[in-house]
Amino acid sequence: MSHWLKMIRTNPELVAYTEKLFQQGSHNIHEEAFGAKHKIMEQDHRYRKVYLIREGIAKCYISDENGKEFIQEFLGEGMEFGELEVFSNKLTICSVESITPLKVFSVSHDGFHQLLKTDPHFNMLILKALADKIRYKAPRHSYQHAYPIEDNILRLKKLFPELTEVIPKKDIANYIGVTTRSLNRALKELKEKSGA
Amino acid sequence: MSHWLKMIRTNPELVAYTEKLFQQGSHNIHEEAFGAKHKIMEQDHRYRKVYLIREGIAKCYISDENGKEFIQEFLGEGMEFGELEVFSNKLTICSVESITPLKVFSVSHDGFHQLLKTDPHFNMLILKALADKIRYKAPRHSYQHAYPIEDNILRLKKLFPELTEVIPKKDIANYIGVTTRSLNRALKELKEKSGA
DNA sequence: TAACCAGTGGGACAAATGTCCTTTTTAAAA
DNA sequence: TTTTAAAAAGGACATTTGTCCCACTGGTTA
Repeated sequence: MSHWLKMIRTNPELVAYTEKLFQQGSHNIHEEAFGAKHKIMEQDHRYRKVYLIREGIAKCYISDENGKEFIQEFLGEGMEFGELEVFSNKLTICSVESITPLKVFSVSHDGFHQLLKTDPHFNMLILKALADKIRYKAPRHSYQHAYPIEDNILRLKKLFPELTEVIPKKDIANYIGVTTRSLNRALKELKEKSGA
Repeated sequence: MSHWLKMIRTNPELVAYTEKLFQQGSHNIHEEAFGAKHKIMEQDHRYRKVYLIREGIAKCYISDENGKEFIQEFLGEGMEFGELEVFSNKLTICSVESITPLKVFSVSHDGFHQLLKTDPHFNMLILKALADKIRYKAPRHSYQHAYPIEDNILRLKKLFPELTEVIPKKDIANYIGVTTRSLNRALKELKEKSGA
């Protein structure tokens, strides 16, 4: 009933297996690194690579015409991005930006197709990863709509107390889908309640 | 910039190919039918089948403790449901209920695995279908948050004018993520604006 | 026909959230 | 240390949305 709330998503199995392929010398897989706050992908652009996070945290978000950001996911170890465009050959829908410094694997679209076709285990891991992304998103938005901000924060803090030390307030607000002002208000009220 | 707004989702390629497999006598694939307003899957239960819609419309939704429904997708021809649990072997997160009478294909989990392993084209279609579900959901929720109800309705009506004749108001409201009252209010204001 | 129910539409008020702007705090740079 | 910029916190007010009602309609059933 609450596992989905895990805020920074991971996929240990996928990163472990990719690591193994890499160590075996698969020339489809390359290493890259980015500093903090680096914009790796930009919404509505075309890319020909799939990334997989080995270390660090990134945010995946959509921004509208007014510059408002809405965060889709916080990506941790083992999470991939840029993979959706392998199948549809369309433009990216999300921007991805590193929060902490990042170490990633990168695989070209062709290399990714190659792996999917020739490696059944890899194929299954990707299917599972996609399915998990869907499963994860479903309850999140419905919950955020159905409950007031306070409840949302409470749950987040319970599962991830170090939250505010790693992720800036603005990003948390954009994740919940409210303004910073509203987030602060809710936090203050929570403090007063627990203090009294 | 607006294709995603298509409210009732379809996947012609997938249904065509499945139809073909069925006609060729694949014993993994079976036919089933349901009347309108029939609850086919219920949240938090376990199922061992994947369904694919040949004809009709269904809604896929999550409901919370208070009975509030939040609609994830309206499923049309070619959309599958119950497929996420093939990979994770967990309980269903969504309930699925037919809106109109439904004709579907059903495939057991084992049969589905079979097809994924032995039929590369089927495998690719499923990968694509999963990727599309993710792509579709991302902008939808961010949009609904960022813009007032009115704007959301306007877009829906523009893309799908016959909307209110096929889908009950309550479902539309649950899809947008607001109460029926708010939906009505917005509709009224729109009417007044266009009238003046 | 009468009774009933689900779906629809809306009034009045309460609560939640956003907007705008200012102050405080923190952390980095000079 | 001082200076500066960015992040965080919050006051005051406007707007949006929700809650709780009640009224109206059409179709079904006793």
